[in-house]
Amino acid sequence: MRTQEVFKAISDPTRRKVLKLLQGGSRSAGELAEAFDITKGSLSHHFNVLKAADLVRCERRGQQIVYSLNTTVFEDVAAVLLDLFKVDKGNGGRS
Amino acid sequence: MRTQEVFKAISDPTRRKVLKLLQGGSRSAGELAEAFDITKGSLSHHFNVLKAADLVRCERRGQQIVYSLNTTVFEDVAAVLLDLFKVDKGNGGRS
DNA sequence: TCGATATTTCGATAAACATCAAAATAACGA
DNA sequence: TCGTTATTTTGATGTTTATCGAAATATCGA
Repeated sequence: MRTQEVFKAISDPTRRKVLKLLQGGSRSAGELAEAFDITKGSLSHHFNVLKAADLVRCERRGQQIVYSLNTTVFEDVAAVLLDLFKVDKGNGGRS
Repeated sequence: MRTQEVFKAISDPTRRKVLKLLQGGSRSAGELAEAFDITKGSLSHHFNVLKAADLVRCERRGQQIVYSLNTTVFEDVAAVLLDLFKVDKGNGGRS
């Protein structure tokens, strides 16, 4: 997994909102854009970030491009977090 | 929870490494610094980011400042992620 | 093929960020 | 109080990021 890309992607509120919207099912770029006050160009940039993190997939449907959630990354993110917060017992821990 | 701060903090490899080191127990700023090739000033900046995200706590012990993991944020992060990836069924989902 | 629609890419700009070196702060021990 | 050690803060610099408007690309329907 692209750990850095994934967390950076998730850290942005706009992109989290995109993910939330996609929870309700696939949406075209235009449909998604209605929910935001930024230009479609800016939003397209966010789509690219989400794609680079493999958090969303996209497919062309006629004139539109339809985005959908890629839920398979979830397990990977969860694993990283678990590893990041589990407290190690029994080795060189000092305090 | 400071969602944005937390994910931004976690997205940086240096800061993830700090968290990993703190899994083994509390460490002073100097001890932590040994594990990195950047200046202590830069590292101090990273500590500030981690503190702002409430991912670590620090306490002065004599001349040293000792950092430790704040594991309580873990639940909050997990909740956000769960919410972000759970697929909603039964409403206006189209595709 | 042409015009309309949907989306992305490009070029520019301003804000945020990581980094360094150096100065400032804090605590200790003689 | 002075010098030393530990750490943070400051000021400067280069890089990345979010954003816009405009141009480019792709598809459709007539």
